[in-house]
Amino acid sequence: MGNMTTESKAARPTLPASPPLTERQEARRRRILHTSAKLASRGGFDAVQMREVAESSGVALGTLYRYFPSKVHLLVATMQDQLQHMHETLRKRPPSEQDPGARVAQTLMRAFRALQREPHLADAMVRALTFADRSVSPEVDTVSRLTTAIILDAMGLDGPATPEQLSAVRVIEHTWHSALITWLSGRASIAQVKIDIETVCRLIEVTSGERES
Amino acid sequence: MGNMTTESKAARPTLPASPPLTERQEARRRRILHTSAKLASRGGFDAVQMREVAESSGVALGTLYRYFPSKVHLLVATMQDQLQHMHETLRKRPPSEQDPGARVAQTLMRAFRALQREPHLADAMVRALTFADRSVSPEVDTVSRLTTAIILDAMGLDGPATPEQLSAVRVIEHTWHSALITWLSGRASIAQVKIDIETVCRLIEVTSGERES
DNA sequence: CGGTAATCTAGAACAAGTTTCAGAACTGAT
DNA sequence: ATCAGTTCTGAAACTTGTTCTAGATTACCG
Repeated sequence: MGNMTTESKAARPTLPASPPLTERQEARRRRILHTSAKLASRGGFDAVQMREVAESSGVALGTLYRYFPSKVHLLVATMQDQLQHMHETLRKRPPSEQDPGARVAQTLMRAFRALQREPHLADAMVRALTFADRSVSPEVDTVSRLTTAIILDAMGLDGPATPEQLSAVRVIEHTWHSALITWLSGRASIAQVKIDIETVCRLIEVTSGERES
Repeated sequence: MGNMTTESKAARPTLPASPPLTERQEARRRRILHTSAKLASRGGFDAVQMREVAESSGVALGTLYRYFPSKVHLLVATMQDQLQHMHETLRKRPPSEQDPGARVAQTLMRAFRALQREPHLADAMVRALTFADRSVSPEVDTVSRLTTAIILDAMGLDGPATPEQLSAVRVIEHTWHSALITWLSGRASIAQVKIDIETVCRLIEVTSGERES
C-alpha cells in the first residue's frame, strides 16, 4: 500500500514536463494509449488488462508501468487524450442556442451522444476517473480543467466568468460525471441524463441574470 | 467476469427478501458489516481486505462471499447501514433554516461534518459506490433512495414534491457524491465543497419560486 | 569509436479479490 | 432421533494488478 508518497527517482513520462521524450518514446506512449482505448472500447474497465495492453502495444510490462504507474493512471491519461479530441471537435461546431445555459446543455448532450457510441470506453474512463485516489490527483485535475474549458467555451461569454458562474460550472461538472455514472451502471436512462443536465444548466441562467444578493 | 447474469440458485442475504435469515445468520451479517466499517475507518478502501474481514468476523472466506458477493457489494451494504443511522440522527434534529434550499444545504453540511470525522470510512464507501458496476445496481439504488429520502425530509415540504423539485434533488445528489469524491481525493477543500452544495441548493429555490415556463 | 548511464525486455514473484471443493455442522421435517 | 438438504469451514487454486531482477539495448558524451 503506501507506495506513492516517496517517489522522486523515476521519470514520469505522463507529465509533459521533465525530460522531453524521444521520438521512439513518444511513439510508444501513443501506441499504449491507442491500445488502451481499443481494449476499453471492447469491454470497458475490466477488459483493459495491463499484460494485454503491454503485449498488444509491443512493450514490456515493466515499461508500461514506467509510462503509466497504474491502470488508473493509464485510463485517466486515455481520457485526457479523448477529451482533447472532443474539445477540438466541439470547438468546430459551436452550439446554436442563445442562452449560455442552453448552449452548455446542448454541448454536453453532444458530448454525451459521442460517448454513447462507445459506452464501454466511456465506462472505463469514467470509472477510472472516479476511482482515482490521491496519487492520480494531478492527472485527474488536468481532466477536470479540460472539462471546465469545454463548458466555458460552450457558454460563449464575452468577458471573464463571474465567481457565481464558475461555481455553477463546478456543479455542472459534478452533475455531468455523476449522471454519466448512473447511466453507465444502468440506473438512469438517457432521457433522465438529459433532464439532469438541463436542470443543472439552469444554474447558469440564474447566476447570470440574478438581480441582487 | 460474466457471472452476475445467471444466478438464481444461491440465496442472497443482502436482499432482505428471499429466505428470512436465521438469528445466527443475522448476527453473522452484523458482525461482518461491523468489521467492514472498522477496517474501513482505519485505512479506507484498501484496508478492507476480504480475508481479514472474514477472519476478524469469525466466518470463512466462502461464507463472507455468500453474504456479500464482492468487496463492492460489502462496502455498499456498509454504506446502506451507515446511511440508515445518519438518517435517524438527522431526523432527530431537523434543520433550523426556513427556505427548503437552505434546509437541504444545512442538512448536507451536517452529514458532511459527520463524514469528516471518519474520512477513511467515507472514502471506502463513496469509492465503492461510484465504482460499482451493474451487478450492484439494486444495492446502489437503495443507497440512492435513502439519500433522496434524507434530502426530501430536509426540505420539509407540506405536500408532495413537484417534478421540478425532484429533478433538483437528483442534481443535488449528483453534486453531493461528486463533491465528496473531489474532497476525498484531495482536489477540493472543505470550503469548496460547502460552496458547491450551497450553489446547487439554489436550484430548489429556483424550481419552487419559479414564475412561469 | 568506447564507455557509461538510463531505458527496455523477459520473466518470475508477490498481493489481494474471487472461485472452488471436500467434508463438517446445522436446519427442518418426519 | 434420523434423514436430506442446506450452510459453513478450511484450504487450495486461479486471476489480474503490481513489483522486482538480471541482462540486452539504446542514448548520449567525449
